[in-house]
Amino acid sequence: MRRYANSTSFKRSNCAVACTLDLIGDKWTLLIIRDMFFGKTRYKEFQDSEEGIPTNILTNRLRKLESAGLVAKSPYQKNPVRYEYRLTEAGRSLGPILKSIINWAGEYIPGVRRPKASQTRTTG
Amino acid sequence: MRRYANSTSFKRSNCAVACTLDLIGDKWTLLIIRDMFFGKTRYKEFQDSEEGIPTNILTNRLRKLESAGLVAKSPYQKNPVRYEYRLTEAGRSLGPILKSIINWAGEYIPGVRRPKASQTRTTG
DNA sequence: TTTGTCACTTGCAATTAGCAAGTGAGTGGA
DNA sequence: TCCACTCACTTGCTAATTGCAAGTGACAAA
Repeated sequence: MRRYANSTSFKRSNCAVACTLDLIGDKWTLLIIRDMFFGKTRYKEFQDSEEGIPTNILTNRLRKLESAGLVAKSPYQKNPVRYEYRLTEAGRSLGPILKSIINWAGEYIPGVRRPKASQTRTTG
Repeated sequence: MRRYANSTSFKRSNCAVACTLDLIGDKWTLLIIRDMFFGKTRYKEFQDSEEGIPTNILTNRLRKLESAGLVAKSPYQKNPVRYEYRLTEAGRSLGPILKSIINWAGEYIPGVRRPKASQTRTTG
């Protein structure tokens, strides 16, 4: 088992919370991860999610996630080469975070739609 | 028990994950909440945390958290009036999210310092 | 009177986000 | 062959947010 989630990004401190936020603490990243948990793998699928992520941000976040080791891409066709994006083990292990968020929202945000319990989907 | 975490903020969707991110999904908010979990209550204490939050952002986030019902402020002195900030029940119930983040980081980010298990501190 | 603390505000530059439009490789159809 | 269309991006440009430094006002202590 490789332990990572590394690199390029500057660390504000060594605190577990701060480090995690440096990786996934923004408006969009966790939504992409949510989509992956629920079976989406392709650029277009992420783009089509109802929140409407801008394409430049989607591209940027997929690369950050890849270089952090949370997501891996592999070609699903050639001519032209197209990639699908899937959670790595480190990425999948974010499941409990997602789950606790969904639970919290279900309790404290009125009228929220909770996705049907996190399913750990990895190989289509 | 009041259920809230409402208001002013625009909602991108009704998804539990998206709604929660609209509330606490940025670089700083969860660090303030972390600090509160570990006993900090005053502006200066948050400001002194090692990540070095800018003061305008701290003020802004405290207000957002207050208006979302996650934090309540009360005066701890007069002349001049100074307030302390504490988690409400809704705020305290973010504990499991914080905990799952700390656990994940402990597993997947090397060299991370995990704060000693989340203690639910409310009244000094 | 001066110095210092606390909890902010304000100003402004730098970074990031967000929208629209464009691009290039390919497919399918007339 | 030409045209339209898809997918996965890029690019350009504006708007919004961040982050740093400095300033402010109420007060206490020296």
